[in-house]
Amino acid sequence: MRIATWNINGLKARIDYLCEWLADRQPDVVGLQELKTEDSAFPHERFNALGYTALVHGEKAWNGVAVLTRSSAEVSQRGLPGQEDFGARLISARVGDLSFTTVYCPNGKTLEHPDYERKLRWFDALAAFWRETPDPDCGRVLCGDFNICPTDLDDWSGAASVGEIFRTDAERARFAGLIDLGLHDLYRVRHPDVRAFSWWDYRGGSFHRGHGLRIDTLLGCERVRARVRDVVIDRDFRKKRGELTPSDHAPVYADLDPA
DNA sequence: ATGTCTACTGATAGTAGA
Repeated sequence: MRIATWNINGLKARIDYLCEWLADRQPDVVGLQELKTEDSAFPHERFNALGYTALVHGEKAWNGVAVLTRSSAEVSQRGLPGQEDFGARLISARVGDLSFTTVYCPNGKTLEHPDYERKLRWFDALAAFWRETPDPDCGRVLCGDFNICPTDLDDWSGAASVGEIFRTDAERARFAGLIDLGLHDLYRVRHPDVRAFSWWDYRGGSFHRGHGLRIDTLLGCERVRARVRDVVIDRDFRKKRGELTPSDHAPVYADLDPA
């Protein structure tokens, strides 16, 4: 079973690129972030044609998340409780033998911006939601764009940027708090020492310079961790494909053994 | 470093957000 997460930076602009990736990588379950699309404009038929059903929590212009699945699935949550005013950033679904949640965590903008404090509160609400959701008695996945660099190893500039947005102690404590809830960073399970990135700024040739951050993550509970066969940051799909422009994020996927 | 991309607007270039 192949599960994946990808911030696509605009569904309308990325639909052709996304469909090429689906056809090529054949994931079973995908969490998508930054749809920037109203639900009424969601191109369900494009996904249906490839064998996927989409569960959607979108909004106009900003944010928006979805779960694509090739098996039957049912939404269990749309929106992070108490944080609805901060945008459509969470959707949970029961998909086969998994409880699958994908999130588009707030960016925070700058340390001085009001959104930075709101970001920290949003993570507190996420931890509370995770803690308080009844045990689904199956594997649990929490994946998405966390907009936090968990450690210096996840930042091209290493320790030089500690204290900047995405690398503050307060943000890293929020990410560590999710790990403390029994979640494992699946990429680090397989690749504990690799300096690899999932996001590169469009500006300044960051991708070709290797100036990236690892901010997109698949987290899994112990049951999921035990099934991990491989985890890949799909860097080839951060590249331009003919006339198709990539997202600024690469997809991340994991292959799980059967339960 | 601030070079790009997306989506919005009583749009058709400029702005905001990332």
